[in-house]
Amino acid sequence: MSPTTDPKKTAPRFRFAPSPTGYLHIGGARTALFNWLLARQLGGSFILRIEDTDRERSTDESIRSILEGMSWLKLDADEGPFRQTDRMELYKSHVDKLIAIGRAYKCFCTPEELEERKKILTAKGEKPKYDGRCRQANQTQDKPYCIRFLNRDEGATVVHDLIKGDVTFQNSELDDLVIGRSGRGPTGSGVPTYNLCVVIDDALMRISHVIRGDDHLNNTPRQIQLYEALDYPLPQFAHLPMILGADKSRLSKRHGATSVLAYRDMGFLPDALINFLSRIGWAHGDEEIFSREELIQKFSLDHVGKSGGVFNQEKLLWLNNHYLKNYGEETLATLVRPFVEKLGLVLPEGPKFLKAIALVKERAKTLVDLANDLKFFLVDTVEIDPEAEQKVLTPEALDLLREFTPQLQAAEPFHEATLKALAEDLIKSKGLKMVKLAQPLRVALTGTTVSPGIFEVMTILGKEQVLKRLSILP
RNA sequence: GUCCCCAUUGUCUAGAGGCCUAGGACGUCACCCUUUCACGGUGAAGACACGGGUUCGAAUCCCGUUGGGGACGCCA
Repeated sequence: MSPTTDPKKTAPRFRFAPSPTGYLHIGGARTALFNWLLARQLGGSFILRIEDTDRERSTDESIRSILEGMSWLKLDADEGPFRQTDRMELYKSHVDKLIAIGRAYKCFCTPEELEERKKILTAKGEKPKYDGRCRQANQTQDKPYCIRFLNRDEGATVVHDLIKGDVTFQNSELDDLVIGRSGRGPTGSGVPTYNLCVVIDDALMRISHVIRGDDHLNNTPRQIQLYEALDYPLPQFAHLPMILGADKSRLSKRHGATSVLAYRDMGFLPDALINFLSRIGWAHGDEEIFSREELIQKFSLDHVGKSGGVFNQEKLLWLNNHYLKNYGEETLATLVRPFVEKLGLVLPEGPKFLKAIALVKERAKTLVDLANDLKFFLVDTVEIDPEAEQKVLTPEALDLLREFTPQLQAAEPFHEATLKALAEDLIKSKGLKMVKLAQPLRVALTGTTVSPGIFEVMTILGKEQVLKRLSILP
């Protein structure tokens, strides 16, 4: 089954519904991506909804950071961001309705009582679910209470999942969800919970496809019961396999950075991250490189696998280098500039620096690398790495450099081919290998043993800088 | 523990019963290129978790076992 077979035949509607209790997570970003891709592919809509009913933990800072992450990845929403806290009246009226039709009731159990009963059930080796005792309780007690949804516990609920297939749950396994948080008002505190809000919002926002992480699969049968109680049509469900850490457990902080913005700050390109994320759980034959346009064209839920996938940063680095190499110098100059500034340096405009970027981009895996590799082009005096100095700038090497310097002084034009020819003549006359001259030059001019081709470097540095850097050697 | 999901090299994956002597990519290793490091090129090692079925034929379908993961919140 694919979304194109949507029986409603209207434009499909997708959504991403993060909770603002932290930054945009890598896993969330992939969920958002898959939804966005399908919306773009099918001419549908992509809706962003902030699920902030947990007022204790939701923060505006998180919302800002999620939006920033989305916009950095260029996952633009057609509608929203909506906030659930702006829609409280809506949820309240639904709770009222559920109570009125006998599908919701007040539960007076205290957290302590609940905890106690759970312990007993666990000890007996049973599933620690709510026993439904307040279904029969006097509904007019003067005690704080929460609202629970009355689950039908006979029969079974089948989730027709676009990825997992049909998944059957015995209704007796499901317990009565809390849909309204506790308090003393007419509907407890009047603050609804996630399981109620998702259903109402997805229904009212006419979401046709609910695509989310498979950690939600267990919630789905209960949500289906809510849809049915409310007499709302069911969306299609698709539960994506999780992104895993190296130990195969769900990706979390202890596995390393999980914030999308952290990857931005580490110098990854949004295109590379998008490409990488798309390939966890999805494939299109043997292809590895996908532009956004190709993803929109080729992505399909039919080729999303069922098993979790490990986040492999090595591969991300490889992809990032691939994109870096293929980006134009002007683009890279703009992208790398903030990273250069973080080093306390300035990347000026001009063809000279574009050439420098062209030289170093091949070997950089991130924009941080790129900025570092550019460093020696941007400083007036290089700091020579002591280890490199000791190893390469031997007395013999210094002699050789001293001998070469006047030739450089006279070199005309000061260009790669000329410089290389001069170097070749010199080493040939000495019966040496090029490395004997190239490495001392490299260390003297760049401060390290690693750089692009040294004659290209010299060309960009220019005669004046080259001679200056050579002149301050011992 | 209970329920649910999952199972191809270290990792991401291709695989829709014969096209599989299991393909690609990352990583690893070797060699080539070479002024260093990368890039690039060539090559190598490396997987169908196990056991039963079904079938002329199974990585592919079914059952079981084992292993892993997720859920079991007045979080989402």
